[in-house]
Amino acid sequence: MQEKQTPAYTPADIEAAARAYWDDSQAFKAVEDASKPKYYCLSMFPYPSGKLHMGHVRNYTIGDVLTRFHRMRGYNVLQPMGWDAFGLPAENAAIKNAVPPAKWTYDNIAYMKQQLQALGFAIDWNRELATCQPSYYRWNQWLFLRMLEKGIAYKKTQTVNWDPVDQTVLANEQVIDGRGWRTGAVVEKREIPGYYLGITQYADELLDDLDTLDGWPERVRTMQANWIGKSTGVRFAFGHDVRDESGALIGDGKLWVFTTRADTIMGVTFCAVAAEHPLATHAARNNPELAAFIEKCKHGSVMEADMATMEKEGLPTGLTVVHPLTGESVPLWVGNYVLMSYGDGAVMAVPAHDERDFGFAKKYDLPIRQVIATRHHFDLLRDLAVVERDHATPAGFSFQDLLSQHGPERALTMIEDRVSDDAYAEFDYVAAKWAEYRPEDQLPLTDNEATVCINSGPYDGLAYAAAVDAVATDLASKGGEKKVQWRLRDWGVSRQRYWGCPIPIIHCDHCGDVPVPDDQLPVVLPEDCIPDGSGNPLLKRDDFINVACPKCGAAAKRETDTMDTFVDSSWYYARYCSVGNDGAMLDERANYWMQVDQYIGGIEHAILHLLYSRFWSKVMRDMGLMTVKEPFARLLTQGMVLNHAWLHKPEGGGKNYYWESDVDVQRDAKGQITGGRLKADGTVLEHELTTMSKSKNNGVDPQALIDQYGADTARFFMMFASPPEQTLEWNDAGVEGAHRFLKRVWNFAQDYNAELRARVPATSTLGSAKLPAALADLRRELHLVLKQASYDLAKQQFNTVASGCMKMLNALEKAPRDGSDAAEVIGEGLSMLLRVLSPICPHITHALWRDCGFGDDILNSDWPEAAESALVQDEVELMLQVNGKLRGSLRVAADAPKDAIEAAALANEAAQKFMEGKPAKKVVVVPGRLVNIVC
RNA sequence: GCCGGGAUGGCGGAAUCGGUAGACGCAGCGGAUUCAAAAUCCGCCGCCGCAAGGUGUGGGGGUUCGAGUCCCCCUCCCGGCACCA
Repeated sequence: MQEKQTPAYTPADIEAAARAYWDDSQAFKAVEDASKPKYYCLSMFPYPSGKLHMGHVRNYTIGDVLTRFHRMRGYNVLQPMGWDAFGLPAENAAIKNAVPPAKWTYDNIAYMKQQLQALGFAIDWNRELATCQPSYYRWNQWLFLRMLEKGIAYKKTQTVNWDPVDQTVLANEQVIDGRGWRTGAVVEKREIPGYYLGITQYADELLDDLDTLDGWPERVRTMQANWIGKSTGVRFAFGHDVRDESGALIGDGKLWVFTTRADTIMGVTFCAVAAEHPLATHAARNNPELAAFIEKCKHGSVMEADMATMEKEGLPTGLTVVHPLTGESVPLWVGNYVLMSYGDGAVMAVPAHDERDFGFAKKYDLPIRQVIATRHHFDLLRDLAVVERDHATPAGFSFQDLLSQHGPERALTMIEDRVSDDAYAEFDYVAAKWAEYRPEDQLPLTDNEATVCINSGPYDGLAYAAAVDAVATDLASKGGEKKVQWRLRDWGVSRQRYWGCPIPIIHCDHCGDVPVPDDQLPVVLPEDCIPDGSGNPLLKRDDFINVACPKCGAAAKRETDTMDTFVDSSWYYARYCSVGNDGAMLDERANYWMQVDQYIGGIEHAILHLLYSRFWSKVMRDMGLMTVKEPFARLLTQGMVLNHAWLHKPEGGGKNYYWESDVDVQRDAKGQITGGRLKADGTVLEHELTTMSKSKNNGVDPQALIDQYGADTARFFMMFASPPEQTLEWNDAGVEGAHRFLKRVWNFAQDYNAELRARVPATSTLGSAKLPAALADLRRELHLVLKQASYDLAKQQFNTVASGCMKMLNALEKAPRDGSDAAEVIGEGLSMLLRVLSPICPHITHALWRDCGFGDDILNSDWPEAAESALVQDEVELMLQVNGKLRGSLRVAADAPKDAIEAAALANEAAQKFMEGKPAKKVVVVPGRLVNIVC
């Protein structure tokens, strides 16, 4: 035998060679081909923050595994990649380092691209795009103008966070505890004009089409449906006669409100308006306290989470309004929790049945009136009322009625109870706590379907839907009407920022807001600005701002606001298909590739990005740019990769994050983190477990892993660590194990190549000849694992595919090696292992596939199929339970009838021992699984 | 606060339909090899118990012959909340 040195596993060389081969052969170039089924696999493109982190590795490995798997199954695959390149971090970096956002962004892209390439993803780089390229964003502008023409885009005022010191608009992220991140100044709300996209015009379709997205996780569809929030309610007005200085009725004497709980209208004990409401402004004229309160409401956060958690405060206006059904006088308050931008900026308050109103009423000692009860509660109250009435009637006729209706026992009890006041006390709810606003052990009063009105005059006894209808009917004569209300709001896209896509509008003193003509697109963003934190640097760029009006030619000014970066990411998936077309946003190629067959990205995008993309798709369809109505057929929401983050909020405002390497971490006896201090000066830091991100200084760069172990190890480890949808706390313990496994695969394959390969018969005999038992068992195990792995891959559970590969190798290493049968079974097993492993670890499997003579290119091999003939077995083992506890096992023929199994079970020694002589009451036989004797 | 999700050994996780809890790894322990170490290989490994056995899937209750899995209540953690992306 020839002396032969087994080649060592050297990932750096092996991986570079594999990538060179793919590059040379243009292996991942995607070409439209109508003869094959297509598979468009897309991972959410990254923001070029500087370096990849483990969340990226997870995301893109998942996409790559699916892409390669489908390619092996005969699909024409497309996996593109690009850059979500506009955004705030580039401006923050500019403020810190005085580097233009453009340069910073392009440098980051170059570095991260090289990292992605080192990971060996099967990406068609010919289709690469970056949203900050004029060739891309010109189509943002173009479609925006089309939307403007159709009335989908429009202008109105928006509320923003205003930093009074820097004189600039702040992103929510830049507001920390109500103060500006750089100045520490208390942030104000400010109303400024901005452009909106009418996503609410598509609300019905966005909601209805969720039902067609059966390839989406249920939780994402639920979140979107809740976000869209369709509810039917009633809009109506309270009357008033408040007049302004000129004597005119404010708002025509009507205070409009909207409610989804019109059934509680008789429970209204006050109304509340937003600080900006005209009635509030009017009331504050001669009321300094109220004026001060209104001023205070204008400060603070615009964020919903803050609005919901802040202390609910209010002041009476001294005004009253008139209840439209009872004519009662209702006090009018100003509340900091009422938003001018929702509905009409006013609410009716029913403290008994709305938790927020309840809290407000308790705080300010306002009356609470219960008007909803469970049906049971209502019936008892009605009975008591009948008894009371009849008791007071000398004729007393209807005790008989009670008898016939309720039987003697109940009728008597009702009479007796009536005598004692306790009978009513049972139904009085406790007004101390919201949670006690319902009788014990009964349905919550917030369950619409199970409750009825009480104390509500004509509506008593009506259930939710009937009561709402009746109230709406009664309000109709006063202008009230049933109305569908959406939680979804139109999408404000104007950003007072530099590093984004310019909004293509020119402001002319004579012609107003003039759209930039199509032939002047794109409006190119100058790339040499350096933001300094004091507002949009475009405002200082005369060369950008000053322009002739396209209509009248007079001197005019360009809009300096840029678009929300969610615009950029709302259609990139379609542009990949039509990349390079400078004459149109999309072309026919988009209709070939769309929909995206599999979209992969973080769960944090479950609502906004995905909803905006769905909306934009529908607009593109309506504009005739694309035929599909939903962009993403299947969605895999990757769980977040979490890591520890350490932060400190200095006195002057802001938030500083520190790398964990700079922190003394304190832990308790169990190793749980209890706190940490900055090594440098002992500053006490806050700890959070959160997603990896550059801004939090907690990203783990995969580069060290790649350098030390190779890309295949990094990929394998990431897939093996947990199922894709699960949140994953980062921990690199176990990387060694992944690398060890790949080394074993390498050595085993080289060993096979050297010793066994020559003995494999030219023509396969497997499947015909009967194998010796040991080999048949081995082959059965291999095929069983393969079957499981294919099943797991189909359900996108990659961690068990990885462990399946390990099981195959374990089995192969223990296999007998004598004779041609063994060589053949091992060869078949190895070829299955390499192919199953190849989507996860493409480099090592590429090399071994060729080395072992299985073929030229594993990319072009077929996905292996488990042979049913290898799986059959004559006998099966059943577990044997007595009273549900495992007491032994039973070997029976695979096709044994139930009664034979039952008899064998009862005769079993272990079973008899634990039955302790008692007769079997019941025997449960689950074929192929178990026997349970109940005695 | 609201919406969505999660919790299984020391750690990551497995368990397809309600049917042997802990597959596959990591860490640890014992052994082989080695002058020694690394690497590699073999074995053990939830907890209590000498054992028989008992017990165990965040906590409490329920349904079932049988519950990690289904139902109700609670705790903690994570994601989103419209200008981070």
